[in-house]
Amino acid sequence: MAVTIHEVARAARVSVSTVSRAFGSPEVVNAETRRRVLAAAERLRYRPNRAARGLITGRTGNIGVIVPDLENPFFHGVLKGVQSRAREADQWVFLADSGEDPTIEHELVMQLSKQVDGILLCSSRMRTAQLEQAAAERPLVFLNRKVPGSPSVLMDSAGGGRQIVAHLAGLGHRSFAYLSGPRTSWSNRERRRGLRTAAAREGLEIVELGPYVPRFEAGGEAADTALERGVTAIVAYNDLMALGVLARFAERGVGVPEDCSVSGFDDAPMSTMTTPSLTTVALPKAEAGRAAVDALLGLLDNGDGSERRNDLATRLVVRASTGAPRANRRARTPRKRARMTMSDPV
Amino acid sequence: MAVTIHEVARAARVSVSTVSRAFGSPEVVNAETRRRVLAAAERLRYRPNRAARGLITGRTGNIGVIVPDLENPFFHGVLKGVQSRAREADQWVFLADSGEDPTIEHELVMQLSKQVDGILLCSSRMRTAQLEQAAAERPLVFLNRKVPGSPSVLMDSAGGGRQIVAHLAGLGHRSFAYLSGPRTSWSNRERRRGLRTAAAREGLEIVELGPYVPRFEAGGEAADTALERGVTAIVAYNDLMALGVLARFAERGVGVPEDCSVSGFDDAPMSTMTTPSLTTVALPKAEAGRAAVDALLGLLDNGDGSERRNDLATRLVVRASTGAPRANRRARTPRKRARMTMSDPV
DNA sequence: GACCTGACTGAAAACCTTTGCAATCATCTC
DNA sequence: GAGATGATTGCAAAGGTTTTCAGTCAGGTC
Repeated sequence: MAVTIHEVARAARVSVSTVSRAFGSPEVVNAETRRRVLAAAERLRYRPNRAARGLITGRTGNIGVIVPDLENPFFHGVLKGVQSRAREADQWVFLADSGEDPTIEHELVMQLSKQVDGILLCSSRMRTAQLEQAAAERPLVFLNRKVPGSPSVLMDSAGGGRQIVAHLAGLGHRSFAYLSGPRTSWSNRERRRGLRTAAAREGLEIVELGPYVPRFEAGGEAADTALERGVTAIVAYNDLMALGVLARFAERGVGVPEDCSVSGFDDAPMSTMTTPSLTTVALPKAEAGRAAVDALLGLLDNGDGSERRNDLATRLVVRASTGAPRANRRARTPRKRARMTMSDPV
Repeated sequence: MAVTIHEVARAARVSVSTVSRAFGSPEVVNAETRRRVLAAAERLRYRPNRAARGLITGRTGNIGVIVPDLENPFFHGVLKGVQSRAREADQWVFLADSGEDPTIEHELVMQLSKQVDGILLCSSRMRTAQLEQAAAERPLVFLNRKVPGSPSVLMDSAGGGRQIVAHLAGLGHRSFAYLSGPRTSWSNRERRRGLRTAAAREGLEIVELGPYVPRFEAGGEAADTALERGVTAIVAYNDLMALGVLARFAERGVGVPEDCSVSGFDDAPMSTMTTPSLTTVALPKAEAGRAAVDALLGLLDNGDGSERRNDLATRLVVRASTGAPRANRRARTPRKRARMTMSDPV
C-alpha cells in the first residue's frame, strides 16, 4: 500500500541509491536524471519513511516536548511557538503531559528518548540533580529552568517584577503585597527577587504572602489576607491568581483599581477579558518556544552542549487593574457585600 | 551509545529472537530464560527502538493529532483526554497545529501519514469531499465533524442548546438572541438547530445575529447589536464570545443578569473566573479526546472502518450570568457609562 | 529401541532507507 | 595515445527489530 523508494526507482529506471540521492544530495546527481526521479516520486506520491531513514542516520527528525499540565494557559503560547519553529525546521513534535508529577516526567523522558533526537522540558518539576543526570544521557533543553551544563531558555521574570514596582511607585503606591507561587519554582524566586530589589530602590514596602498553589481559587483567599494587611496594591505570582483576586474583590465590592491595584505575570489570554482588564507582565511565550527549538537544534547539530542561556525580555502591559491609590490610605474598610444571604444575622 | 536487543541477548546468553519473544510473546519462552532476559534488559536499561519495530510490524505506535489552533481553549481539554488515553494504550502522540488553514491541514495529513498509524482530525476546516478522499487512504477519525464513512466523535451541541432554552424559558424569558459562529461550522449548525427546536416548543422568539468570528472581540460588537434588538437574554456560539459580551456590558453598565442574561458553549476554564461567572453548556472535552483515541484504536485493530458515531452528552452549567428578566422589559435604556472621557461633548 | 510430540531456541529474512565503495564512461593532460 | 581526472551511477552493507522456518532435545508411545 505504502509506496517505497524502490517503486520510485523502478518507475524512474534508476537504482534506489539514485532516488535517495536525488532528494538528499541533489548536486551529485545528473540534472536530467533528477528531474525524472522527482517526476516519478511526485506521480507516485512518494513520501520517504522517516523511521527507516532514522534507523540509519541516527536522526529521527522528531523532538519531544514535555509539559507539566496541558491545561495551563502558559504552555499554549509556548507550544504554539515550538510548533511553528519545528515545522519550519521540518521536525515533528511528540507531546506529553506529565500531570505535574516528577516521577511520570522522568518516565516519559526515558521512554521518549529512543524516539526523538532531543527533548524540551518545560518548567520541569524534577530535581536538579536528576535533570543533570538525564541531560548527560541525551540532548535536553530546558524552558524556565536553569540546569548547570544544559542549554535553557529563560524569561526575565525579575525584570518584569522591577517594571511592576516602577509602575506602582509611579502611581504613588507606598506598599504592595506579593502573592507568592510555589516555593520550588524558579520563576517565583526570580519574580520575588525582581520585586525586592526594585522595592528597595524605590523605597516601597513589600508584604509577602504565601506560598500559594498558583490557581484561581488561591487568589481569592490571598485577596482577603492582603486586604487585612492594608496594602494598596497586589502583585500576584501569575495571572490565574490575579484573576482570583479580581473575582473576590468584585464579590466583596472592593474597587479595582481605586481601592486596590492588582497585577499578575503571564499575560494569559483571559487577562484582557475581565473587567477591569488585568495589568500584567507579558512573557514572550511563543518566542520562548521558538528559541527552545533553536537551542535544541543547535545542541543536536553542533553538539553544542555548552550551557547556552537564552534570556528573553519581558514587558509590562498596563491595563485597567492598576491605578493611583486613594489619598486616604491604610485601614480602609471595604464596602459591604451588596446582597445579604439567608444566613446573615439580622 | 543506545543499547540494542543484541546487547541484551549477549548479556543473557540467548539469541535476539529469544529476547524479542521474551517481551512480545512471553508464553512461548521458558520461564527461567525469560527471567534472565528481563533481568539483563533491566540492568542494561534496554528500551526497544520503536522505529525499527515499526519498520517490520507496520505499526508505529504513534497517532497524529491535528488541531486548528493550539491557543483555542476548547482543544486543551480535548488534548488532555487524548494524551491520557494514548498513554494508557502505550501510544505516543504527534501534535500539529494547522493555523486554521485547510491547505496546511491537508499537507500535514499527507506528511504525517507515514509516521503514524492513524490521525485524529479535530474540528477539521477541510471540505468534506477532501476529507472523504483522505480518509480512504489512511485511518482517520474526526472530532466534531461528521464525515460519511468515517468514525467520528461528536458532542451533542443541539441538546445543549435545548437545555439553555429550557433554562431561559423557566426563568421567564420570552425571547433571546443567538450570536452565530462560523457558518461552515458543524457545531454552529447543531447549536442553532437545538436552540430553534426548543424555542419553537417553548414559544420563545429567537433573534439570530451574525455570523461572527468566534472570538472575544466579536462578542463586544454583537452585544451592542443584541441590546438594540431588545432581547432579555443572549446565547453566544461559544464562551469566548460570551465573555466578550460580558465585558462590553460591564463597560456600558448593563447589569447581568438583571438587564440581560448571557450564556455560552464550551465551559472554558475562564468561564468561572469572570464576575458574574458564566452560565454555559459544558462539553465533555477530555472524554471526547479519550473516545476519539478509542475510535482510532478500534479502526486500527479491527479495521473497523464503519461509520461509527460517538455522540457525547452535554450538560448545562448554570452560574451567575443568567437570571429572571425584569418585569418591565423591551426598550430598556442602559445606564450611562460611568466615567466621562476627554472627548465627550460638554 | 524407533518414532513421535511438544517445548524451546536460533538463524536468517524482511522492513525502508542512506552511504561507502567500486564501476563505468567521457573528457583531459602531457 | 596512455594515463589521469571527474561526473555519474549502482551494489551492498548497515541500522534494530519481528517473525518464519528449521533445528535440538527431553519425554512419551508403541
